[in-house]
Amino acid sequence: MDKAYNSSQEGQIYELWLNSGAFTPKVPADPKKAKLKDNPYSIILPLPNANDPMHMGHALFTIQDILVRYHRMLGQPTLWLPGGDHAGIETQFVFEKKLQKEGKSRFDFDRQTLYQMIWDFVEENRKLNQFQMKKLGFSMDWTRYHYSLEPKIVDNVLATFKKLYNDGLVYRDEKIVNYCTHCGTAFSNLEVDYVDEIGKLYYMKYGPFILATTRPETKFGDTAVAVNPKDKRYIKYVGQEITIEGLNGPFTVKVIADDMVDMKFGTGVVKITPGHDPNDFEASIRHHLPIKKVIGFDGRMTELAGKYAGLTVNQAREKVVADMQERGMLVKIDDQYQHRIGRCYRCHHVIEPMVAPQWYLKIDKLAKPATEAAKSGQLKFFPTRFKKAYITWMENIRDWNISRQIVWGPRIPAWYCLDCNPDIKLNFLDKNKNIISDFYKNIKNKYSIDEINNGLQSLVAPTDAAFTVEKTDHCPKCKSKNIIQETDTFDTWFLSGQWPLSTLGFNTTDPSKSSPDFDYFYPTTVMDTLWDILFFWVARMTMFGLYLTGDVPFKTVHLHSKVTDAKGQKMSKSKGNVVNPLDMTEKYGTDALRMSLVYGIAPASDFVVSEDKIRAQRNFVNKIWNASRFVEMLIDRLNPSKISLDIDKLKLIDADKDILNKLNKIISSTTKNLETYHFGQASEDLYQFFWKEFCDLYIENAKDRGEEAIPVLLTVLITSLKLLHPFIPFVTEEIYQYLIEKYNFKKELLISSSWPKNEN
RNA sequence: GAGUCUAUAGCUCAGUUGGUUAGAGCGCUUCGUUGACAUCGAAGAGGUCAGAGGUUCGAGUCCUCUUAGACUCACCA
Repeated sequence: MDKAYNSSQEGQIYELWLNSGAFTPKVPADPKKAKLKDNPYSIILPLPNANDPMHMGHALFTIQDILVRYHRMLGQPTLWLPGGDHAGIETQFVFEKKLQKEGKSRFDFDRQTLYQMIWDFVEENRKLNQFQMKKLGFSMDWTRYHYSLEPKIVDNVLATFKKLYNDGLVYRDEKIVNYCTHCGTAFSNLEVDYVDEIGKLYYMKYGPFILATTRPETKFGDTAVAVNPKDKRYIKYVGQEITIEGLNGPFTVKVIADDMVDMKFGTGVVKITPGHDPNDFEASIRHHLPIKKVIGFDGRMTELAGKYAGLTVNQAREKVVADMQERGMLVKIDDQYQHRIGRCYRCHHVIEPMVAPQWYLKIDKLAKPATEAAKSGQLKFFPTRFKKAYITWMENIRDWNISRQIVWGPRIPAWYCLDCNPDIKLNFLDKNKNIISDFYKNIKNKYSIDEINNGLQSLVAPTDAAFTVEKTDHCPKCKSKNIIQETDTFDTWFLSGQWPLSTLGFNTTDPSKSSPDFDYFYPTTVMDTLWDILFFWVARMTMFGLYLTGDVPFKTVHLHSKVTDAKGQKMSKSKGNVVNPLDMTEKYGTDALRMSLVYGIAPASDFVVSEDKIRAQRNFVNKIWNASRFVEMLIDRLNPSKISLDIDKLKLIDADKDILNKLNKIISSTTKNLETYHFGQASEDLYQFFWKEFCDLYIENAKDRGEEAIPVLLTVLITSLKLLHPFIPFVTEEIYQYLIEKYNFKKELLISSSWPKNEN
């Protein structure tokens, strides 16, 4: 054996495992029946973005590898199913940044071309991600790898949409949504980051009132002004139409009374802009107010803003304020006003509340069973505190906007007849690559359907537009062949929410035709993921799982901790504080990195990755190597006639009994800790046992003994290797193979060996 | 506004159901080792376990309050 452990052999060991078939469980002929007897263990990997290079968060998949390796050693048929996500908006965002560097934008391309470009971009990076997961030693079944845009996966997702539609759970509506004018798409509530910012609160004259607003530029969209019904100051105005002096000339609004108004805030008067404020939108429904859109999807003021049309929101605000000041309409400005601004979680531009037609999923029927599953314990949480968060969220859930106005992702399978829906607005590049943006009725005689389809960027269909969810080449009603597919794509989570089903081969259209994998492994055993996608993903998977199969997609949700940098900040590419795990494996070996990610970590608490810690674990890995080397040297020196693992209990001295006793204890505690997800404790105990008890005490003592010590030495060593294998698979396997070879033991891989049992 | 979490050695953190002198890594001090160990070993300094009160034979561990910080959710102009 070499003087020190050399981690450069890891690749070969991985090949050894891979070629042995240990990663690929076999599914028996009668999976449903065999399942009860076999007790299969399965984990679906939280699919990383296919184009995303590895970061420490991915390295935490180590937790899953520990679980999987442990259960495999217990003899359970074990599946860890890997995958890659096309990651809708995330990927398109990254790609658009790349385009920007080249001086281009998404508007230079039709959607098919853009889609193909992004596809190629992702393909380049997808292999890298897989390579990196192999580097970290993850014992995933690569034969079952899935990519979220595989035709089979997508088809099933579309089938789910159809089923939801047929069950009456899909509808289109024009409500106020969180719209990012920079990304050009609407988002769900979860995708908006609210940031405390210091802004300005403008007090302006407004008919007989003075009112405070942060958004003077939206006054062109005002359709009412509201006061509190209990406010004696203003009660006399309620119900009146009042005339407001406007920058584009006078206009009238209605005075309404509504509890939403806080008498103590500002002057107790609020202007109501239903088109650009969620509260005002709600109020407009209560009071039947008209909606005026003064900001367009491009982030610029519309014609309704009169002379301000065409300005960006910020430009318009500046100009409006200046003009009002000039005309004495501004009373005062509070420039230290602290409020919360919604920002796009991707690009961090300000989110504009906008009224836009979107596709929605009625969520009540899906959420109810998903809530019940958590309450009844059918779905378990670890740590348990997340159960409460999950239930609270589920009980307050709202209908889900599943449409996104981006190209990167499966298009919603709905087809419109243009001749039946002449008010559909089309945005496309004509054959000369000029952008055309107009209603179909205005251009129907100028462009062929082929030209429109070929250059298509997006369409906006009124909410009452007729559509069909079956693909067709002619309209069933008017027989027109001018058919166009919805350009909205699905929210990424709509697809990944079905991931456990799709990857295991569940067939939505005909569940009886689902694959044997599904019958054998569903519901999966554990879903281990970062807690910050509990709502985004875990909740959605649970809803889809129960809706489609009647069963939860996983029995236990294990939420793990977040890796932070030295300042306690979450590592992210945008912050530039990412520590590359692959650099660490190069420097210290994969085992050292893996061990440092779980050693002494409390369940689901944040922790800091430091190089010191990784170095310390590298020393531990090396200690194991050298202890093994020393055991070998001791045995060589004694030159015994026969090497055996059989312990003769009659010949044991106190030191032997002591170490065997402690070995039994560590077997029990490690097993228990792994069963209860106490990886930190398990790894720490093993570290202490091996270093202190075995190396410092027992081996030191064995230096002066004869060959009768050999069986105990080897037994404790090999058992330790087994216990440590889930945590540090490479060094343990390498030593194990060396020992087998040298002492002619039965040939087997440690990965496939059996988990130690307490002998007492 | 509602909820959750954290507060333990100089630093980063363990301490699962309350039970003997509170632990690890790194750092620090002294000594010893260069034929297992990128060193390793032995010994050691260092903590009123945020503060106050309570339950208990016994609390870092359970309860209440206080203080400080982090996060999640929520429609405040």
